[in-house]
Amino acid sequence: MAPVKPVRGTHDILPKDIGRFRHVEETAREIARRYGYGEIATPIFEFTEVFARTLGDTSDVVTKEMYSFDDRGGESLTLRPEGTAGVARAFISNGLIQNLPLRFFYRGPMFRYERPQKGRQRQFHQVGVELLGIADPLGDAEIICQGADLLDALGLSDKVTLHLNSLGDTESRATYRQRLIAYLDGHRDRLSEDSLQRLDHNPLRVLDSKDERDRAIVAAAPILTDSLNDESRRFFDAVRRGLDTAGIPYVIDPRLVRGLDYYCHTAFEFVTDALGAQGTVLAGGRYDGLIKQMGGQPTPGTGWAAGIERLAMLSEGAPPEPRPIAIVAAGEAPQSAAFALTHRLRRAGFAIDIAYTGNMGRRMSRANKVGARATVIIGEDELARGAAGVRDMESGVQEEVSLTSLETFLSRFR
RNA sequence: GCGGGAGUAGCUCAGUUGGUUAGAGCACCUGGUUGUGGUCCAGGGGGUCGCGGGUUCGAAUCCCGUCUCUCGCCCCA
Repeated sequence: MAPVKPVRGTHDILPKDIGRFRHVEETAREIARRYGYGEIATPIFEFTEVFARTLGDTSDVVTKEMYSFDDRGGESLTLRPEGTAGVARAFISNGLIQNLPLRFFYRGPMFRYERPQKGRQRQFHQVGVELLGIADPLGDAEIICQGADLLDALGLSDKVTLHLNSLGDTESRATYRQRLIAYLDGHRDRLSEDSLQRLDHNPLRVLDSKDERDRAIVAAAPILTDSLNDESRRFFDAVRRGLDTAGIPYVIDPRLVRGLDYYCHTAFEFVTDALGAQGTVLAGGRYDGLIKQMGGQPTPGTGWAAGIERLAMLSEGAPPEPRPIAIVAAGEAPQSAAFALTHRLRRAGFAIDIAYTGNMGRRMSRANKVGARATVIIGEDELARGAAGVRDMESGVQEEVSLTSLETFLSRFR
């Protein structure tokens, strides 16, 4: 018999904790609304190919972190490790190319088989946006502004720094890749083992190695920016001008690269030092080649994703829930009347807490514990008079109110 | 996948060199003579001491394995 506990790297989010979680999500949704991004929900599993083909054969996500399985029909399916591939697939499947440009917002669980840590779970949740059909660099600036607005709305502006880089277009990247490999090849004997691996599979990743020895070598390595061709350079400049115009501060980080293969040009990360090793809180970039690679018409795209748990850990939390009204009955006939009244008030839109056990003291106690703003008290006496006592739980002032006018009277406690 | 730390009640923890039915505070439930909360008093429920194996007359305590959490590497949101 398996022990009764959640699978490693998964979490129950209890009612007392879910407020801040939902707050992040709803804030992101509201910002998305302002930017004209419509919400889209795609399945949490797709054919494995959707991810394998697009994220890149060498990315860690594909090679060792996917939850893949064969279904009963023998199809290889995968729990989505990120959101962009699914949105791109939906774009193609639904023939949405007719409607470009398109702005999407999404939210939901993602799955990666990783070693859990603070801010890193196997099932985690993201909000994200995708802007399809805009090749203009201002599209990149737009989504970065949106990310900055979200972080600002969550009160995180002073806890994060925006890091920005350009990976250039295909040509620029190829040029740089060659230069980098040539340079690193000359230092093979001094590179860490991890970086030797990277050198063969995904050399750009050597750039953000944290190994001391690597860092020294990387410090003197050729810089991506220097390999940008004119067009890539103009593109990058335009993105920067857009951000400058909008007053979004950033630092250029020439060593910032992306783990997934489909990125080009703009790459950015909002980073914090308040979450230990998991510093990236919202990140994204441009992926002009993705849709074509998936089999659709060539369509430019840019977007980002943010970790809800990470944002929730950083933010102060959600605005308080509205307080309920408690109903306390004394005696059997009143209990039945109280039950009916509870139903009536709930249908009228009030949040009602009712207790079924305990003496009056206990029930008042409970009303207090659930944070009731007011308590409606019904006993034999009140019932006989067709009334109830209504007690303001803050002032302690109690007055008798006729049952027929309860809704009106209670509306002041909403 | 690799390395460090931790695991006793829902929570925070105590538990003496291995020795009877494993404790505290908070939380929870009930009562304090027949209808009033945020105090107080009394009582109560709840733990296979993460799990499995070993040593021993005897293990929460020692040994091994394993799981989970946590910090870092890796990776990334």
